[in-house]
Amino acid sequence: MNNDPIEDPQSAAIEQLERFGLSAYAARTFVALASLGTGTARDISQVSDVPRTRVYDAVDELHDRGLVDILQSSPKQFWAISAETASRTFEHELQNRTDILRAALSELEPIERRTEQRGVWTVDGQRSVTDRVIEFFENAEEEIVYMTVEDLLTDDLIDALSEAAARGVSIKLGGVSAPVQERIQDDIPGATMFESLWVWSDTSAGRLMMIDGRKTLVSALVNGADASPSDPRSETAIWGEGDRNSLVVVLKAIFTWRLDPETPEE
Amino acid sequence: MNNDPIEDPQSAAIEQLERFGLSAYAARTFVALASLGTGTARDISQVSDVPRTRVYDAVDELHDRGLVDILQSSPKQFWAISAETASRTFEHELQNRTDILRAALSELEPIERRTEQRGVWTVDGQRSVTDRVIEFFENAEEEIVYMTVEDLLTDDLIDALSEAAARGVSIKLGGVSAPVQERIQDDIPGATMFESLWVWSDTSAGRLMMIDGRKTLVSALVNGADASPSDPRSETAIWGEGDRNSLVVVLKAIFTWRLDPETPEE
DNA sequence: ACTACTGTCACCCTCTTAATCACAAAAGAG
DNA sequence: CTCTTTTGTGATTAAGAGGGTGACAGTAGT
Repeated sequence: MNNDPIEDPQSAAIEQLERFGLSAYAARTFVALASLGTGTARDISQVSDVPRTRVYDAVDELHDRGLVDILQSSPKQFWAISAETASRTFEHELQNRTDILRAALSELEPIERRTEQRGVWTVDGQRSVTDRVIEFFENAEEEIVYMTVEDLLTDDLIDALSEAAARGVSIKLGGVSAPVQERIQDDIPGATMFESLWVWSDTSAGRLMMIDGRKTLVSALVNGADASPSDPRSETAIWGEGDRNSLVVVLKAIFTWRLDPETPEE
Repeated sequence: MNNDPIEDPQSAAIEQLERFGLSAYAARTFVALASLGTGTARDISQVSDVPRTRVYDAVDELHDRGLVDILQSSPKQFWAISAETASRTFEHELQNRTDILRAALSELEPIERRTEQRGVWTVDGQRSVTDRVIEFFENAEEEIVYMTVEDLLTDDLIDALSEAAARGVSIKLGGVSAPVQERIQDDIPGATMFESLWVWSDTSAGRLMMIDGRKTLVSALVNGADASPSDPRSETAIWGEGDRNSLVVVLKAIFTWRLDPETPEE
């Protein structure tokens, strides 16, 4: 019932800290200290349920990470850095690490990614599908045909389309309503709009995409009767590449038939 | 000998992926796939040394995260998203999570952080000390006195000083050479420069800081004979707060004596 | 001097995950 | 069509990390 916004600051913070690599004790200790500002091992143990004797280890771990300062007295006292400073610390560290990852990965990327002919690839999850679509947009050279329900036309997709358009790629966009069309026309001046190929919004269809007439993607919202009604993750897509690819052949036929009525295929 | 730049793209990427929460198998599998572009379980097993039978689990994990697509055929084939898309995926996810953390932590931050009177807090590590100094700069209300060796006067510190100056805080900066002083004057118009209190650059001293006459920090570069000569992490600082705090009293005396010679303290 | 508390250490137990194996289904060769 | 090889799934074992508990010497405070 209660999703991510702020269910319980305690647990939310603890969960994130753990996923950032802190031990459970360290995470709970830091959260306790963040509420207390300053405290002894006993204080921390009481509000965090961390065994008192283990608060010392946890605090060491936090001190090594620069999240907690230690007052050498008896009893020792501990001091947590501010929420803002802590967040920034993680932000920087993680930014660093993604940069390292990016550099390392691009080093070993293959020269030419082979373009498959046969078969159909699968992608699950709305976020992943969107990522894939954006990746394909970025590699487009001549033409992008994209048909989508409006809910899935997020800003990052519009950005990617806009960039492609700036590169000289021709954009053909379908499935969007009149008011949204106007907004799009501002962002992507060269885009051509076309009507839905069929009754689009009633079905649980997601998107249709064709790039340069040789790479296609279809997705469906698999909100089966079992899935939670508003779960944004339940999207499944398939895609294929290559002139002979079966999925490409089928979609190409559909789009061509609809977009160029005077050029019937044989 | 060979630090972070790019020792070995393989291991660097694997390490980062693991720290981002992937299992060792998943990390190695993804790196292998990133080099191959496309491959079967056998291919992956050969270049990654992941047992073939466990490539399937690893690939499932990666598929759930949206990093790998699966071609349902026999043998199954696997496809890795591009280095750029992968990096962006992580970037977004981590940005999201730091935002959640920031929100959660500031929710439970105490109303007023008690200002300690007695005792001295310790901080280790150059990064942590810098973070602490910045945090203190941000809370400054009237005056910042800061003396540092130039190596430690990084851009983020200058930014923080500049913001404080814009708030109307008076800045007194010491220990920097003439050429650097000029540059600083541009960024922080209102700053006052003063000479080093003593032969500063010869010692292994790090920084001296005083905020509003009631919070002070001292650091030293503990490059003992044992530590590696250029290790940037070997800095240790202590700080204290409150009018009665011993560290504050001592530093206040020193700074006042030097900065206001005509007002001798008693 | 006595009591309570603090900080350190050692230990056990559980859970995760790497690693190996067994086996049925599928593909390919002859 | 049969035999052999490969593929994918599952169960099982082993090792390590980390959570949880308790013993104990040193210290503070009465």
